[in-house]
Amino acid sequence: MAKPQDRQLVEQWRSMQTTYFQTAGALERALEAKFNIGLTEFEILDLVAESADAACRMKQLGERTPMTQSAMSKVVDRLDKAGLISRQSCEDDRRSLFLELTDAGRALHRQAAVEHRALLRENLGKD
Amino acid sequence: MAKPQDRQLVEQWRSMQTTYFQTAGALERALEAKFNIGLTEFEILDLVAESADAACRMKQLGERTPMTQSAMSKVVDRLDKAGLISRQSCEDDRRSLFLELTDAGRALHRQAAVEHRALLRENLGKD
DNA sequence: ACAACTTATATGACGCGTCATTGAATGACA
DNA sequence: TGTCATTCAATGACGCGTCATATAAGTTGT
Repeated sequence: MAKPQDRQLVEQWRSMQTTYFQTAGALERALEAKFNIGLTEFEILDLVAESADAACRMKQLGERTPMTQSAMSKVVDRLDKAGLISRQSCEDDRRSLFLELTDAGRALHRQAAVEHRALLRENLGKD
Repeated sequence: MAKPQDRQLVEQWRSMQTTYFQTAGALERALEAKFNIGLTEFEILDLVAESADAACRMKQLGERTPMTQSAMSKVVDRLDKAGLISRQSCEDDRRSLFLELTDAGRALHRQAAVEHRALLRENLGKD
């Protein structure tokens, strides 16, 4: 009853879990230690940094990450309080928020991104 | 300065995050709804079920999952309270714990495993 | 213009994982 | 055998994510 296909699936899943947790853990620790931000904070910074265009962002950012709306809201809140991001209300739809990096946010992102990519290479790179 | 290799790494990482969260979420919800256990609980059941041999397990189980020792301890505690697993102290090393499924645990695992594999196939399977 | 519905974000309660620490048992070695 | 270091597991404080809900703004139909 223990189908070999099932075993293979389970192995695949476990292997994914392992590399996911290892990588996420390494990123988390490094970013925390060197830049005093968590991984999710960095990921939002990274997404905002990528969006050079002008749009009511908060919502659409949600479409580009598996994060919950609630989680996003809280992360953005922390980033705001840390002075790394600013939330500006949208003119044409006052429910929406427009996000943009502050100068501090942009500076931190630039540095942190280097570390981030390096760790990704270490952990995911085909070495 | 935005190296294409870096972009590729980032894409790879995000894609992994997405499938990881989707799959874990689906598993979590299904197991919770149908069997009233969380994903990590199932994963421990699954590992114990695989270990038909006799050994002071708690420790060695830790080597087969990215979970923290602390996390394992708490999960096992929940499983114990739920009557799905039993912790027996080891004769030859009284610091260690020997884990084994109760009948209820074995029964639940058998059913839950079917659901688990099915969802893995849905989410990871090359469809 | 008014009600009913929908959409964008925020918030509070709660559960789980992490880190640091503790307690207990074992090992090493003089 | 007595001391010191090490190992296994449990625990408390804490932070983050999730779910359900709240708040506020926009939309639709009459």
